[in-house]
Amino acid sequence: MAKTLNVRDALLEQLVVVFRERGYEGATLVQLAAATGLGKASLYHHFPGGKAEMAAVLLRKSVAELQQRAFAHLNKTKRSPVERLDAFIDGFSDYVAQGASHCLVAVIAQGSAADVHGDLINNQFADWRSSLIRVYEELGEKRKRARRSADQLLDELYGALLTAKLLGDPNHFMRCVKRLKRALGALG
Amino acid sequence: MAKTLNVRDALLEQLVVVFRERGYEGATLVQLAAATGLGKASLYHHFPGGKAEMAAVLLRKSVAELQQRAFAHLNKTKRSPVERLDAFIDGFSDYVAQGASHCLVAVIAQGSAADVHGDLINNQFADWRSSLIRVYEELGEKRKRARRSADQLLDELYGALLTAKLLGDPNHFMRCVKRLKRALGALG
DNA sequence: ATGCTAACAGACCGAACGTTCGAGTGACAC
DNA sequence: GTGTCACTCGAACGTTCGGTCTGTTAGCAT
Repeated sequence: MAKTLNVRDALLEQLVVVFRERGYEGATLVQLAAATGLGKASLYHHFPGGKAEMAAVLLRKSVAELQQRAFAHLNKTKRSPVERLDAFIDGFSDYVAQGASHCLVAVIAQGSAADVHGDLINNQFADWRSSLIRVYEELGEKRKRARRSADQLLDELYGALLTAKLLGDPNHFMRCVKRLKRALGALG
Repeated sequence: MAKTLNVRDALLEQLVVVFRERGYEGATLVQLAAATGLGKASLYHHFPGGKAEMAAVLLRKSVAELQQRAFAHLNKTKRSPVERLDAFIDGFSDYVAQGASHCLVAVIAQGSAADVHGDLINNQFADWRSSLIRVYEELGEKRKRARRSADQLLDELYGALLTAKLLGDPNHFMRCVKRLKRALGALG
């Protein structure tokens, strides 16, 4: 049973690469099967719901991973607000492989699968935004100002991911991360 | 002849909506034809190259529009750097319909059509980034600092476009615009 | 009227899509 | 051995894709 779970997880790790690179519509069953080394039919044994189920499972897994690797740091009250923001930025940076890969949640949100998963994504990001706002409030910022800071941080991180592609510069995202951490240093 | 151009332009305006909403892979010929009110075959009368030609023409058109409506303001040396940045932000905001629609250039850059048009997009954005950097230098910032400011502005604008979708909040983009213009006011 | 041409539509095409099927294979139970 | 169970694959399914073919319409010159 434990082995079965590992197999499924291994498959998911291979599948997510294709979805991140090609998007939901762009990822074909042939490509997904090739990425796993299985035949198309075998993929259906593990994911009877087909492409939609793979995307749904991967979305939930990615949300959990993003929570665990990045946003969870915001709630660790034992550390200072600045330390928490710093850990969050590092965690997010790790999650997207230093800008080398995309955020699957954003990929799904931009494709037609958003019709089904939009609410989940919206609610999750509203939560995450709240966590960010709270940390900035703990830094002494008024509610309004904290909201602006949180939005700006989120916008810059996701924007850098996209702008890197527009500029064709793989290092662009990490430059943004350094810029953000630098600004953070000035605060604490 | 003039009328022919207008017809083609009218078609393009209807086609771009579909591409912006569904992405390159997500936009099907049936949807594109429906958006124009024509049959598929009639679309091929106007665009013999099919979907690829439509996207290519629209990409060039969007680049020109973005240049004209937003980035051109950066080079109007008769106005102050701050005024130019302000006009740029307003122009960009208009281009994306106050956040109601996407940037077609970014949409193309994220789909499989990027294989063909990647260089064009990369070069164009490198140019635009240079223009932004120059303005920040004219504001008295050192080269390095100016680069950071330019990158940050670009990242925030495109990030807000994406984050708005993640949050499901149509107003998110304009909040970013107001934030940026507010910060600009503090400079000049 | 007749002929010409740009513009259009609907049926149609092969290819690729996501999906299903049936027939295995090997491992473990009885 | 016999059964069964998780798992795999090649082949095919029906559908939809981007794209084409055949012909009709509308406007205009002659």
